[in-house]
Amino acid sequence: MLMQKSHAFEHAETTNETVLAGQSLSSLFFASVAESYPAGKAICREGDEAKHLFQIVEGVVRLHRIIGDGRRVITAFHFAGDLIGASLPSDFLFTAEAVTDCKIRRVSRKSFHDDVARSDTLHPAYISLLCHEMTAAHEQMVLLSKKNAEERLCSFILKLASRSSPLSAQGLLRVPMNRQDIADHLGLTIETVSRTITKLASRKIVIPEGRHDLQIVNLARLAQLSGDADDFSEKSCHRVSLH
Amino acid sequence: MLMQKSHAFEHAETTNETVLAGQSLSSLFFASVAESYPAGKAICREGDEAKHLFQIVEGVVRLHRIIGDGRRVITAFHFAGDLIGASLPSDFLFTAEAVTDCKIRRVSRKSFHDDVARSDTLHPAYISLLCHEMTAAHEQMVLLSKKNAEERLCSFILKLASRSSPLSAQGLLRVPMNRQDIADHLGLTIETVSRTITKLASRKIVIPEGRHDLQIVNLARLAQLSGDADDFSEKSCHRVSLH
DNA sequence: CGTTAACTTGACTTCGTTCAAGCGGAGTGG
DNA sequence: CCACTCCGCTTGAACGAAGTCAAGTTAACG
Repeated sequence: MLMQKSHAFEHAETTNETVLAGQSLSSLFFASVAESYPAGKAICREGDEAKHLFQIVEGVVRLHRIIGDGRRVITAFHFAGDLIGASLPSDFLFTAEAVTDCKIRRVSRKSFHDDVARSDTLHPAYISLLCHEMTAAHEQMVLLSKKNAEERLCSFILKLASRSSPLSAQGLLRVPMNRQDIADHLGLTIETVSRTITKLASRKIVIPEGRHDLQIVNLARLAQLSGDADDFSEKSCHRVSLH
Repeated sequence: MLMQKSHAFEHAETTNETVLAGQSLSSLFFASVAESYPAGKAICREGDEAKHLFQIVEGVVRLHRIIGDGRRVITAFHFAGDLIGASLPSDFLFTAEAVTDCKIRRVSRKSFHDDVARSDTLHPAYISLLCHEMTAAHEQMVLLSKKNAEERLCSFILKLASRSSPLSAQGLLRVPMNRQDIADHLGLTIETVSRTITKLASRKIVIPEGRHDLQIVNLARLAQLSGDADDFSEKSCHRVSLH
């Protein structure tokens, strides 16, 4: 029941550096036994003392914060191979919950840091991991700050696709989280997420297959619409340098 | 002209840990000579190879990214004592520009990391710094994701106030950046920033004195309006735990 | 004291939210 | 196997907060 095949590092494209970082750091988790979390179960809670770090062996996890009244912000989703809690000084800044059924390994924060400090390979791997998380946070700020609903959705779908295994067969993308999770991650409402997907579908850019799968028809168009201007084709180059 | 009084660590309230972190890491910059940057000048540019880390001796710096067409996101402001570029793997993820005239020290990335790795006190300080940056990034995501214009402005003013020296005399807060900078940091337009400040002024919560100073009249109210629910007074506690 | 850039204010538009109703598929029980 | 129910999602219509466009106003600087 636990330990299974451990297909922990099959995410497709991130930087070499990052993949290496993940791999070497995971060695610290091999000794631990993977625990099962059913979908919806909390792994750790915002404000709890961060005694442990977690590694996802299997499944998808969401990290969220809740402010004031019920407003929820999902700061990140994490997938098989990812560590949770690496960038925490003392307390958890977020609640982590299983989106799907998960298998998760756990090590104590202290032993993790001791091991990292002791090793010449683990240490840069750890730094690299933190920097990568920082990069993701910046991307998310840009998304939340300047992108409209369509750009947000396209960015999200692209990021999901880039993490998934080779887009299983002919471009069918698994979307493990529900609409509310997506909305809370993109700073939108569930209705806007739904409408935007419908709009993308009507334009034959993606085709929804049930609630949790997307046929990606036009990846290039998706990239254009994400607002990241990876190509400088269209009206992309009007930056007015004021100094 | 360089080196002056070096009032580098006068920010008021962050965690002890963080202040210590800043202090010990700054020892690495003492050997360098402080260079002057006039307001508006770029310190480093997004995409450049990150050969150096910077420490602000004096002045205020903005970090920004530009996406697609001219849309600019200011991911953070930094003040005297802060390091710039600590959370970067290889390339700069942002452009850093002087908001006010600045004095800045610079060390090579390599020597910085060598020194940090070599020292038992510097290393945790560095980790702590990264974690603190991550926390700030999370806060910003929450702000951009769920707060309205008024909450954003109040949060911003509060954060500024908490960084400033003891709120110079009777609550007069220096706001070094212009309206456009504030707008680009809060994910608003310049007009909305202006209107919102006017509204806060009409309610006697702050009183603007010129373009770059704010008399803070009602700090408590400001905190309430920031939407962070530090107090659980009003309608704050309706979180529906679904599991 | 005059010029100019930065800021404020007003009128109108827009995109996303809100509120409300309808749809559909997975699970349950007859 | 079908009918029923429930929940997650979609769709529609009305609303509203912030954006846009266009004047004014202010204050910073020479």
